[in-house]
Amino acid sequence: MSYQIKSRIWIESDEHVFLGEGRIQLLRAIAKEGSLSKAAKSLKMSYKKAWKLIDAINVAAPEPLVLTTSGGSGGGGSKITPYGHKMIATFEQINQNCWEFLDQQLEKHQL
Amino acid sequence: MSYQIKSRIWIESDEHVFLGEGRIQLLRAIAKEGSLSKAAKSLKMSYKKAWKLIDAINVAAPEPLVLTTSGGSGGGGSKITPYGHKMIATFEQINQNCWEFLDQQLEKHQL
DNA sequence: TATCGTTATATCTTTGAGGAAATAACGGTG
DNA sequence: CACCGTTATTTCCTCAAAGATATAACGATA
Repeated sequence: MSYQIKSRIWIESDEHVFLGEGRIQLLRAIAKEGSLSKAAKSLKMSYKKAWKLIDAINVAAPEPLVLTTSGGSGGGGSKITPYGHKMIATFEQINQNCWEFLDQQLEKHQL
Repeated sequence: MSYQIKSRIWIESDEHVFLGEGRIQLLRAIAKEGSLSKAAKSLKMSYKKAWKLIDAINVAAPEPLVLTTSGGSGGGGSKITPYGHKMIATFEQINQNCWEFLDQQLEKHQL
């Protein structure tokens, strides 16, 4: 018999959800693909859902994490800003630390 | 500009969700009310939902957290076992520790 | 100005989670 | 054995979230 402790963390700003695991995953896909539509496709997510997630981030963010351009030679695309990259890295770091902390807690309380 | 980190933790046993915040809240209400139906009412939750939560706990638990009796003088009722009380206390302790840990992380990473 | 692939947005449909309500089962008590 | 309040279970209904689809807007390029 053994238990596992799992967690989801997210960051809020001013009562609006700002970043969670799903959004981080999407941001990473955008960084990799260079476009929102391709990122959505790679995650098997509808474009609409992906766009709404990014829109929600933009509403809550004090400073843009994603820059989008439409039109132009390649049709446009999306890029992650330096601030965005920093937020991705920080979130993943804290998330990782949280998992390790909870594993320690599980041991300590010997369920 | 200030961020908040929030979290939800839960305990799984053998790939089944075992305990989360909602279930803990329900268990506490049962302890207080002595009946599943009253507990559900006090949480403004449907009896069906409450029953399903308890059922899911029973499926995942290695040992009962809730004892139910139907029929009898008062119609029956539900009681939390000592093991159940222990699990409630442990969960809340770990949850509290997790919040504090995340607050520290937020400060450390100065978002 | 026609083309292209992207972002942006509206509309319609589907689907699945949850509530409401009805019913059975239970078992102690008078 | 009738009554009571609870647990246990089924059926039906509703509604909001998610997907599918269609269309417009954008702007560099040739």
